[in-house]
Amino acid sequence: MRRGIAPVLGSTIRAAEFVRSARIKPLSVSPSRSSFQRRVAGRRIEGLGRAGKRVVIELAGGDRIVFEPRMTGLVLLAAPPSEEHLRLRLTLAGRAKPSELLFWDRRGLGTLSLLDPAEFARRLGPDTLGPDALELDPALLEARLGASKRPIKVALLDQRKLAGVGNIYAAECLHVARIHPIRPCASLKPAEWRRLHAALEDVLGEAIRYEGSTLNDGTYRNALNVEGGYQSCHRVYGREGGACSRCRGRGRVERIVLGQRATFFCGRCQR
DNA sequence: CGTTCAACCTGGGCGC
DNA sequence: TGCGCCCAGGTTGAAC
Repeated sequence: MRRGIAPVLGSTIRAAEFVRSARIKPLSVSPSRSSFQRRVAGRRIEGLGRAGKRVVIELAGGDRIVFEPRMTGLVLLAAPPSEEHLRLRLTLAGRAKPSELLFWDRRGLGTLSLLDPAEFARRLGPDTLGPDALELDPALLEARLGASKRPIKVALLDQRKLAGVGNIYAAECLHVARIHPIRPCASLKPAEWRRLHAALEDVLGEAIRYEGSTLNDGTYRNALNVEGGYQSCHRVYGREGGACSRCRGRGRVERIVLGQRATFFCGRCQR
């Protein structure tokens, strides 16, 4: 998402418009819609970043816009999948640049905030967000998760321990690392932490190159409203009952619920 | 401290 | 066709 909106770097925000449609609940904005509009108008976009699963727009003066897409939110430079679920339009100034940046969200669980540097450090600091999943080494991964008795799958999704891993990629990484999702973190051996670290890098890196996973509901799109491609690479996620690709049919993909989330794995090659 | 669970929303897919 | 149910890339806060 962050890379997709790279073209807006250097543009100036003319105005923020909260788009509302009947029947659809309005976007949740912090601290308030009016102060958001007042504080972003006329500001230049000086940086684009990411904090775990959030997209961050750094403005001149130090304020940061934080998009939290949750399940169905999209940050777009192109026309959205539907007009009805469009939530925010940032009108941009600057030649040969996109003229607007949109936030679209079908379910409406996503949030938008504008944070000054102190608020940003407090709200998205180390107390709420662990080290990024792409900036680890095996020792740090074990140090963050290793003492816990929780199932490794549940711990991988805990953003305070490790930032950036969601439900699909937790399942995929554990399959690649051949680790059963229910295993207590504390039971993992050094070789398994190394495999899990490698799997995080490989799976997340590949998923980024494929621009994400567009599931059957078709929701996820990149900034140009184009579907991702990584869903065709999924080894276990959403493949309940299918043959495990590593076992060549000797193992079947199983689905259980762990920490209230669907969890897919091969019971034969994940131990 | 850790686990569990409801809640926040909308819509797609399925069985009947 | 309509209805009820289950499901969904997530996070928070209350209750145990």
